[in-house]
Amino acid sequence: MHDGISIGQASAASGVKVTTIRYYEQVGLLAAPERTEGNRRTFDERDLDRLTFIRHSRGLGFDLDGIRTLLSLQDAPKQSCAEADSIAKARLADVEQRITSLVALKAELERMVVGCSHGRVENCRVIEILADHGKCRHHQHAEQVLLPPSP
Amino acid sequence: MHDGISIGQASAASGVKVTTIRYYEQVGLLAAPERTEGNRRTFDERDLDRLTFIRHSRGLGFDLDGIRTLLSLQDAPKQSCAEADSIAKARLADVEQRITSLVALKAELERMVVGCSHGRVENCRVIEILADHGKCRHHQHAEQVLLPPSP
DNA sequence: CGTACAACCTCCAGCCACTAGAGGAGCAAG
DNA sequence: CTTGCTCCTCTAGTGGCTGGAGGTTGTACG
Repeated sequence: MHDGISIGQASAASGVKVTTIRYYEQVGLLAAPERTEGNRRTFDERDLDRLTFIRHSRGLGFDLDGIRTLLSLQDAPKQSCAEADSIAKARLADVEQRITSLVALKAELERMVVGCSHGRVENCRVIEILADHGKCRHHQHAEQVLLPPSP
Repeated sequence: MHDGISIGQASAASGVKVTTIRYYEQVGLLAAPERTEGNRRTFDERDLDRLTFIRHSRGLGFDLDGIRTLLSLQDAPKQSCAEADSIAKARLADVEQRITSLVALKAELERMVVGCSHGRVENCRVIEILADHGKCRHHQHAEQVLLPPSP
């Protein structure tokens, strides 16, 4: 029993910041933990596992909605894992798409930086390419490489 | 003179959405354009050039602050382009960092997805790996691959 | 026992770069 | 004159936190 640890200890153990833990509770990603007499949260092993799960998932770029689903799946071990599979696959496709975009971006940025002769702005390759999209090799990046909100 | 085009036309020509153009004006990225009698904005060629510059820069992932600086440099052609150069270089470094992270993520996600035998959650590789960070090959991704806000 | 100080609590505002919606005015074509 | 489009302003919401104000609780030391 009473293996209750404080939010600070939970934070140190899981690597999730104190404020972020409270935020996760607020948005229902984490069940509201028990409290001490003095109104402090006390976490147990299960909470720590959840926090680690969340942190790892966030590290892999899943959004909180996806993680919510993943967590609920974890709690239902007899269910088919098709949904978990498809969430992960969607994430993988997203990551691949993003890599492709970023590699094109990298090429373009390198062209800009390498071409810059470090003189005055009027001859600057960086400004010049930005100003004139026609001088840009990778037209696709302007189309919809405005990559979605990250990671 | 009066080559004034409407915000809708400016949007179509530059590829920047109408609401976004108004937003750029609001945050001072674009000077407030003239208005017609009926209070409609009228844009000219210079505005269009700026919009294109901004769109291209955003496409390359520069943030609005960086773009503000880049734009002000463009207006001062006699100045040294060192600052433009360093903004672009910083962006390049960022993109390279991001690619590295994403490639590690991709590997991890592939391992999860490929390992999944499409059965029940209790044997699901996806859930299993998320739950136990020790089973993860690429430990670094949990460290700080929570990539910054993105392009 | 008092007191300093850390760690905790709640609530609210702010970040970025937009995006969406309400509610209304202007304008051209039929 | 009416329909329907574009435009206007203003406000609030998005995601995933982060930071601060202002207050309470717990602990270590003298």
